[in-house]
Amino acid sequence: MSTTPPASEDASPAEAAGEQAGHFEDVAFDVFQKRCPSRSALEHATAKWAVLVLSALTEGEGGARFGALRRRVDGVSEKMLSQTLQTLERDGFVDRRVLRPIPPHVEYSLTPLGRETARHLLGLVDFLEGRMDEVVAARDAYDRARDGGGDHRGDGAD
Amino acid sequence: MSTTPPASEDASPAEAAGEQAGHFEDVAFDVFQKRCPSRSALEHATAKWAVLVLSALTEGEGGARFGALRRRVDGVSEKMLSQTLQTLERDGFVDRRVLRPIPPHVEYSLTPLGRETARHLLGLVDFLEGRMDEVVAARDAYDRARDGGGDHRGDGAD
DNA sequence: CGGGATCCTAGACGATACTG
DNA sequence: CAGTATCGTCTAGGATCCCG
Repeated sequence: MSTTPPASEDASPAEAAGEQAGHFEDVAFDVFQKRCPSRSALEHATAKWAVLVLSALTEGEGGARFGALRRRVDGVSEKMLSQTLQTLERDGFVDRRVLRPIPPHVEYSLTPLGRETARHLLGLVDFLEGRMDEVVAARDAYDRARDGGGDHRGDGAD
Repeated sequence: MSTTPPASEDASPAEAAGEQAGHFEDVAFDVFQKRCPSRSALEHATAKWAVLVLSALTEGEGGARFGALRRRVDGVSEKMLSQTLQTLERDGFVDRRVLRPIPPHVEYSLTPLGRETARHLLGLVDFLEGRMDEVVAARDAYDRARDGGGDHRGDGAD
């Protein structure tokens, strides 16, 4: 069972998935495929840890080791980091090269594609950071509107 | 119990979450908060359905109804659409206006912030779509490398 | 028609132990 | 050190019912 990392949305759209989603047989998997394969790449790149890993790899472009990445990304588990790296590598965003098999020495770096993707991502992050005041204001307004207009409880507003 | 839609990562980091994640007391929730609040906005905007909703709202900027959005986004459930719309509205990405209370007539549209965010997102999507050949090639190479080099089983690759 | 409340499953995620 | 396997937990997400 060395074949159980991530990736499950676009590999084999035949009989692999679709049962639990498509209760019928004719509308089965087209719903999840969304009709474009770029969706999966987008989701992989915008995944929770993927953004952080992409950022971390952007900072140190000399090739980072697993442990260094773990330390840099902070709260990521080995499983999630490994999974994220595999997904990103499979999509051609990161390049994994084994420097020495024993003891293990592996370095991860961004491919040109990954670097450009990271640029787009970082651009979005930067944009959002610059507009966070609007977001915070909107959130506050939304919270106040429903806390004072409808029924309110003593909870911490979540 | 009218307060149970989405949003739960950045509101009350006190006792809401952190026990199952932070096994220690000093490294508790800083791991999940990532130290920047823009993370939540980023995750909301890049969420699975959020991208599709943002795209759908970009296409028809005249204000779309719930049912129309459901039809346009395709495989989304009412719950997910409602949840996504609420999250996007709370962050100030979409504007929700009630045209008529009974029978219900609600129209959703993008705010300027939402429109710019959608632009960034669509830019990334467009970029990825243009590079999908690289992605597909990388995926194929990755798949072949592990299918022929390591141990392979008779599963559907999933 | 819009969408909230509820129930349930599948998958995401984290911690740990183990291997080479 | 790099990574996998396994297990347990939590939440995202979907189906359904029902109310305004």
